[in-house]
Amino acid sequence: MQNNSNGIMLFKELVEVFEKLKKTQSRLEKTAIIADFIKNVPPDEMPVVVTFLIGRVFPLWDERKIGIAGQTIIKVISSITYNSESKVIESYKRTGHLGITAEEMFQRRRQAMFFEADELTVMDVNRTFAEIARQAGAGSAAKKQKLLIGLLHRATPKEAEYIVSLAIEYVLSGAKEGVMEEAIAKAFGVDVELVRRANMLTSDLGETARVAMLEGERGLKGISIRPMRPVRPMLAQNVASIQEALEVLGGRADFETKYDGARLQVHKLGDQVRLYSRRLENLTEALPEIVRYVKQSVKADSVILDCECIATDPKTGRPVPFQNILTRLRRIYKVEETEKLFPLFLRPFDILYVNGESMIDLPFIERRRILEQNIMPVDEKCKPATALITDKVEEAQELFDESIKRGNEGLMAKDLQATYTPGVRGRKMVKIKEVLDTLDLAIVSAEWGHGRKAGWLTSFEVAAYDEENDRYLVLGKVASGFSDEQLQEMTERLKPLIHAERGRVVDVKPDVIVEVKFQEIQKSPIYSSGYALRFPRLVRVRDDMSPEEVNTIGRVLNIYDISHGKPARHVGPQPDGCGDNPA
DNA sequence: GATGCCTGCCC
DNA sequence: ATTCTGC
DNA sequence: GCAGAATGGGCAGGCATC
Repeated sequence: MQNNSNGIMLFKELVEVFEKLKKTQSRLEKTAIIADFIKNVPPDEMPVVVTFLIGRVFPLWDERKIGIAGQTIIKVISSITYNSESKVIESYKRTGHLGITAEEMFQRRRQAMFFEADELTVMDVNRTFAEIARQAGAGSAAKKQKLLIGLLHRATPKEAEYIVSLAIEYVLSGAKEGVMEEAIAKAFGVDVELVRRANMLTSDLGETARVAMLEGERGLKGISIRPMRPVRPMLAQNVASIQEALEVLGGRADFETKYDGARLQVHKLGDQVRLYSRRLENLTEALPEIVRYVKQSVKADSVILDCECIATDPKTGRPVPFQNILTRLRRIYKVEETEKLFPLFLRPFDILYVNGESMIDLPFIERRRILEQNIMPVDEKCKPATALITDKVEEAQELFDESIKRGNEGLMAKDLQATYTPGVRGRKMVKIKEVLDTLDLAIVSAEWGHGRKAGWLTSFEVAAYDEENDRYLVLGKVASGFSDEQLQEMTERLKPLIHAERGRVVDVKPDVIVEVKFQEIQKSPIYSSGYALRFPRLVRVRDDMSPEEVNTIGRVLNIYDISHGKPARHVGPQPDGCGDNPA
């Protein structure tokens, strides 16, 4: 885009499309609406229009961040509409959507002057977002707000709604990448699979649309995987058992340890190495030892590897808590010091590219062979993940048990014939995780929901009972696992129990008990118990239990101790089936 | 210089 | 991450 | 079966504020 051009697409045209999309739930209709619209977008503006239409500010690979989210938006709406922040929060609590709150409050503000000649274009909005992203250093927070306010001053209420929604990437038009891929195919008469493939490889639907428009299928076919350009990793679906994994994968599969680490995509080109996270963040600078290992163990001139980055306690040989790995990932200061505390290892498990050739269309079993040919193990520090190919439940089960015994999460299982499908969470690669523990806990506070769930209490703080001090100690929040119906019931049930309000949060009398399952108990820096549940979700509402029957904090500590290989500190009655499940 | 809020991103 | 919902 | 949406704990960094 030329720097002096405002473009010809008006922002209000985009707003109209969003409004049409919201009116229908049908994917086919959404596809048709978008296809119709993007046919007439000038090629120069296509990347921005398409990026905005899927509710993003910048393409996925783009390292820029807008640095504005809910809290800032509340301030901005307050300042521009002359409402107090608490008024804005009040509206937000009701609408569950800051875009809609902006629209409402713009409606009510004294009518500002709109000049026909000064209508906002899509490129105006894009330029301001880019300018906001550029701000850094002292005073930048205020400057970001000022830029956004400047833009909103030129907006109609409806435009304000979508400027805000876009800024916080909360558009809710039901059209994300899946719909957009189909729309691009429809608009420009190209094969949808080619569009998907181009999007997988570039993570840039805007650019994909431009190519589809200008060069058609030939252009799309010309897009290829290449080192130093990150590709979205293939994702795994959950299955409940080894048996199910084998069924899904055709009776015979590759099983590998599932590590509790971070996904890492390793690119090597000549003597250059670059590391990307699952969301395509560049982590190279944070992980210098991984760069060294890659240089030592990969002889090929150019490769792209799919890996897990893990950490093991040198004394016990067991995996360190994920929290410790997290301290490494995006670190830019004290990198060396932290490396000494938590040195990382690399477990490559797939190969996408080697010496000028794409591997992604080869079957997994071929790629695995090529992977092993290309990795010279550096003792425990860098070696391919162990793999077992079997059609026997018992063999895989044995590997699973061993994985758990060693403190890992379970197993991954892979379809031997599957190609590498970037960005897809399909049933070609599945994960089998450990059977979980559960606790019966009291709800002590709740929070109002957003979007589709506005007007319901949708997130619930849960607590265990501290007998010694006759109080409840919080273990975190639970929101997953509730059906819409359960949420509505829960809202009605909790309303009469509310005894205090703090913004979007209400405190309630501990009277409702829920059974919650989780993967792990971890130390918490914020919750009053000092512990928190990892991946909490509802199993059932315990209508059969009274508040005195919730699990005690002693029980929680016991589960923590046992799962961390320590003797339990607390004795006392331990009902069957809980807390005796070593993780 | 310490602290705390906010944002974005690991799982 | 997990889970639910509707196409 | 899949995409989309709504939600979890916890970390570092950036900035504002004290």
